[in-house]
Amino acid sequence: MTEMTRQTRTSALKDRVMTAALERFTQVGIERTNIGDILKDADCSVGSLYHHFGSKEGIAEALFIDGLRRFNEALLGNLLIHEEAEAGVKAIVTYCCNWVTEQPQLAAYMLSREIKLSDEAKQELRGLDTRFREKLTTWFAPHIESGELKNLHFNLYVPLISGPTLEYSRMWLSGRYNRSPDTVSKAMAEAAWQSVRLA
Amino acid sequence: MTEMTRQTRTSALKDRVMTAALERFTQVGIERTNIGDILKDADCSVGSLYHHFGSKEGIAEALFIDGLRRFNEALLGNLLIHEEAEAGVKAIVTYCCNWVTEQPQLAAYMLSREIKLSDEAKQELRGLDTRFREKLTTWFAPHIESGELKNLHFNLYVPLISGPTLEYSRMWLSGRYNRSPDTVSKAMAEAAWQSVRLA
DNA sequence: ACAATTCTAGAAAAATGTTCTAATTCCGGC
DNA sequence: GCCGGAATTAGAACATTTTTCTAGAATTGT
Repeated sequence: MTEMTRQTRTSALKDRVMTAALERFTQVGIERTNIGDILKDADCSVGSLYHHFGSKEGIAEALFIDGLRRFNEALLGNLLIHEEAEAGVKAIVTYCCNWVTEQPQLAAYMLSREIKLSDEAKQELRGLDTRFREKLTTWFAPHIESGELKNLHFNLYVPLISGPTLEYSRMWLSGRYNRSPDTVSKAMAEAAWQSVRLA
Repeated sequence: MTEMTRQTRTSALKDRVMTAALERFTQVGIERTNIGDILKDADCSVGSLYHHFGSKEGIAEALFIDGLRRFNEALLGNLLIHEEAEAGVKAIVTYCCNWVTEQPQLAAYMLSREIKLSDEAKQELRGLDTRFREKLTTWFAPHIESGELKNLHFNLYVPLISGPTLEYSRMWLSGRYNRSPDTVSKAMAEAAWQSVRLA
């Protein structure tokens, strides 16, 4: 018989809850999914759920923070291997396109700004974001100094590079566009590069 | 004494409800605002509210559709006066920046994809969108043919032009960026132009 | 082996959204 | 003017849903 430590069982339970919640959240939105359905899907008791997540929004937060951490890490992984400005910028766009296409459910959840975060969650996000931006800055700075990239206020680079892709992705995820983001990643990458390079 | 037709009073009531709802929705999100608070703020009875809006989501829908209609109209107004490709593209970006800056509350609401639409609302939106796209197409087509703009799949133009601005706006609205969109509209407009022009 | 802690369980309570019935106001046709 | 019907208002009653709470079981460290 399969032995399981409590740790393992608990962790599996939390996973089941998060998976079930993501499914429902993306299907009908956070507001319209009710705890009862999540409990049923995840085979979990009310007590356990509230013990681990505190509230329905607690699940939403956990999903979001988890997703963002993974996204940031993978994005950096794809960016930092490149030396050249053009290759790096294009790698960001390409990664975004693939990420959305490969896990549309998670992407739909992350890109819907439906999540109202608690103050603690905000703080945790703030931390994630700060470290993420530091790493980005380290990569960008030399290319700006060398004159390959326009010298803009730093807050502009991320929207300029990822904005079009994310906007396109929202449309695709909502069913309004047919071609998946990865099929247009080439054009997106080229456009992003044109928008930030020093002509 | 101030005479008021019923029509006027009713319309004023609906306005009060929508204003109160927008305030609360942007403050704490749709899920966390409760009908009771809206009723109190708008000095409205349960019966009236449900008579006019059907449900809490009905208010959310009305706000969204209303906002989108206005946005589309004003955007077209700003675009269609331009003949030149460059001027038109930049006008779109500039308008977006101003719109967000001038009505941050409405913008925050519209840009949060928190709204789950009913099927009827979806259909109405679909209609709005179709007409909007037709007008856009009419403006864009000649510039694509003439070779001023890249020849891309049509669904790419809107994300490319407005994506960075909207992404930047979300950040500003959530308090993460300090400079308002209208202060960066010049750079945004230039970048958008670079991303869609035929080099 | 014995606390102390973490976790599970589900009934009960609290909060919230929606329906329903009744009463009121207004409008158009007679 | 007056009547019948439609639109609107009102809030109590109802239904649904989230959250709290108490009790007990499993696990861990000492």
